[in-house]
Amino acid sequence: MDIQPELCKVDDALGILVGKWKPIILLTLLKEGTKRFSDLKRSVPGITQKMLTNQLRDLEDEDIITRKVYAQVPPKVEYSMTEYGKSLEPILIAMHEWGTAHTLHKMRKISTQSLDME
Amino acid sequence: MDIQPELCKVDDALGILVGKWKPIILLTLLKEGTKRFSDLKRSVPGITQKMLTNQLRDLEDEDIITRKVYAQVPPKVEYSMTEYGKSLEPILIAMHEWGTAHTLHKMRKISTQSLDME
DNA sequence: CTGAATCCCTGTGGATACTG
DNA sequence: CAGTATCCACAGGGATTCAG
Repeated sequence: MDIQPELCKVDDALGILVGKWKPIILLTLLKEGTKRFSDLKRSVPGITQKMLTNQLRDLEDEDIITRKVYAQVPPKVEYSMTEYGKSLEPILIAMHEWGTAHTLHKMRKISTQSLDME
Repeated sequence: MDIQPELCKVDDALGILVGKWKPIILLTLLKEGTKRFSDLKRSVPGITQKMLTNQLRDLEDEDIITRKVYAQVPPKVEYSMTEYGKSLEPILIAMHEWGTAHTLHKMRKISTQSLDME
């Protein structure tokens, strides 16, 4: 692997994943498949309509997810991962596992500091 | 893997990696090993002293890198990955490779759009 | 050489209200 | 139901200057 600072491709991948709600949205779609807007909103506690729309648009623009609109009343819009988007799954899982381990790491660090103070 | 929105560990991993210069700093240290401040600055074109210091502090606080100060004049400070920090390498490489592929993906998309317009 | 301190600008995210 | 449209607050990042 070549590491040329000028063309760090890690940033491109990060650009897709970064966003306060993107990881959980992606994990939800990966795990539960196609979901409509309101279901997605329920699956992501605390998110506002505006933010859900924003994050979905970003992901759609990058071809990570697809948006299917049903011409009916009331409106129905479904979101799902693209085949291309699914290629992110290994990275998301790796980060989820690393993050889980990191939480334990921090807890050990804190308890060690407590001992140092005694 | 369980996906509980309330405790999305992907965000913990992202929190470490996110920062305009962190990926390239980490890749540099992983590839070239221990480096001193001024060398690191040269390895990351365009970064300011303030930002380099900031990003290094962040990574140090998370135990990803270590900082070794030599008591001498002029000052000499060396940075290197911790063993723990090295556990991030697979993720960084995966993101680098995904990012490289994504760049090609976007180029294909653009050329397709050009055809559509003709 | 390494780094702290300051000021400033921008983007991201959030609260809220409105609409087909 | 599935969005838009505003307005606003805050943190990240950058230019510059000072210091041990």
